[in-house]
Amino acid sequence: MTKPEKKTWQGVRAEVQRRIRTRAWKPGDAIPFEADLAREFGCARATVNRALRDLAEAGLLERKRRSGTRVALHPTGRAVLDIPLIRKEVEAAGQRYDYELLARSGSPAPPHVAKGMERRDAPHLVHVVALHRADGRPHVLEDRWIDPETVPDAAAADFHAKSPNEWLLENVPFTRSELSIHALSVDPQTAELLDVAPGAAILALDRATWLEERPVTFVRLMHDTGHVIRSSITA
Amino acid sequence: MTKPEKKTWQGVRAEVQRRIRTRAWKPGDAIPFEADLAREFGCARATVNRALRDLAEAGLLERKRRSGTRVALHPTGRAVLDIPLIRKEVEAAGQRYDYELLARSGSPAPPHVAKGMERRDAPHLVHVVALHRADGRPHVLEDRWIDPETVPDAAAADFHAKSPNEWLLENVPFTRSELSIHALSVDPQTAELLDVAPGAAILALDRATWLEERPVTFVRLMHDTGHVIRSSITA
DNA sequence: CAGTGGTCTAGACCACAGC
DNA sequence: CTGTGGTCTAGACCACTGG
Repeated sequence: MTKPEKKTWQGVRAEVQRRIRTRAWKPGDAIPFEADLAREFGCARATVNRALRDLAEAGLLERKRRSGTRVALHPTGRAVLDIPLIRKEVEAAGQRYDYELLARSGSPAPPHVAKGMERRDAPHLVHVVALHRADGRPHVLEDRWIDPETVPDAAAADFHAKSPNEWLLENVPFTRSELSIHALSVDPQTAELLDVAPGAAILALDRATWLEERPVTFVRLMHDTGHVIRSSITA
Repeated sequence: MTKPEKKTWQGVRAEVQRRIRTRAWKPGDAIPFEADLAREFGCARATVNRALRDLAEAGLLERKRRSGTRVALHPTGRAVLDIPLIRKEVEAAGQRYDYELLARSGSPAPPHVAKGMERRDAPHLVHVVALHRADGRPHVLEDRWIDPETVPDAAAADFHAKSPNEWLLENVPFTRSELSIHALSVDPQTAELLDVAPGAAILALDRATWLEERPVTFVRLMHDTGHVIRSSITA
């Protein structure tokens, strides 16, 4: 190989990336061992390790003990989505944020909620519906269900002042969370709340969270038509 | 603090996470310096560094030179989406994969393509339309545009044997890629190809990629109704 | 059971942001 | 200028896995 590098782990990563990009190392190929690369680059093995680990996390390399490191056959792209507070998201876009509590009650979990929380029964949950606005226009309809057994404080929380979105994030820790993204045709009732045409296609984000094995909350965020989730892909 | 840990970086991370979760260290608080934690845990500073760096990447901590490390105010969740080959995705679901090239031509980029590729003109591109099936049923409609100036081989590529999705991934490296996810009401023509009701809500993924500053390709993947993108959130 | 990546250590120097 | 995180080194041991 023709091009050594600076002895920083970013330098090593850049050089390895270059060799993959220029096909000096082809998909499926085994690349030299850490120790050999360290010698070639004139740096410590730990430095090479750091660089290769980073590329493996990005999906460009596949590493196995004993058998060594290979260039990934299909560089499976990985997109990282930031899931900010809705308020922050709106403010970051330079728009005026506005929030309104629409309903609050208690009721048994409907099927899609029970399923999202991985429960086969239909537990009694706190149900909160809230609307987030951007520059006065409906932006996100938050349909949230909270398990009062895991979050007893939810009954007393003042969701007029702070959205459940924000209140939960600040007051209830969680250990696991599942996200699913899908497209929905809005039903007439939701359409009116969001001020969109009935039957329009909207983006819905379902998110369920747990604290250890105890369910915390399930929320469906229904976005205004035309909403787009953006991300750059690390590769 | 009451609970030291194993001297592995995962052990340190677990303990720090526990202190955050139990609110021993509250959001916004500064936590002890690396050197102090290393002494407390009886391990090397590098080990503490590894653990704290990991938590910072996950968004739980905010680190600054000189001023130290703080617990993040709003643990902004981060979802990692894997973007696999469509073929792999179908096969992973245990379904039979099937692929058909529907059309291939050359034409000027329509507005949404030019915009996605960050161009103000309407360059002449290779246009390929292909259908991916799962168990015989339409799964994804691939509407792809390739810049022949960046990818001269595209003209000669055999898209009957391999989908452009797969061919590009194996033959053309890229350095940057942007993803956007949105919901669409399918137009009648697309509805017929996907075998869904006209006007149904579907999930569309737009992806543009570049090699250095040169545009490579833009693709819109239109999914079958009911398709869901899933991910677990690291926090 | 041997080889390769995964990790820990103790020490050192550097870069950058507050003071 | 000083202190804190960021990184590098050289060496060591461990864990997993493929032959």
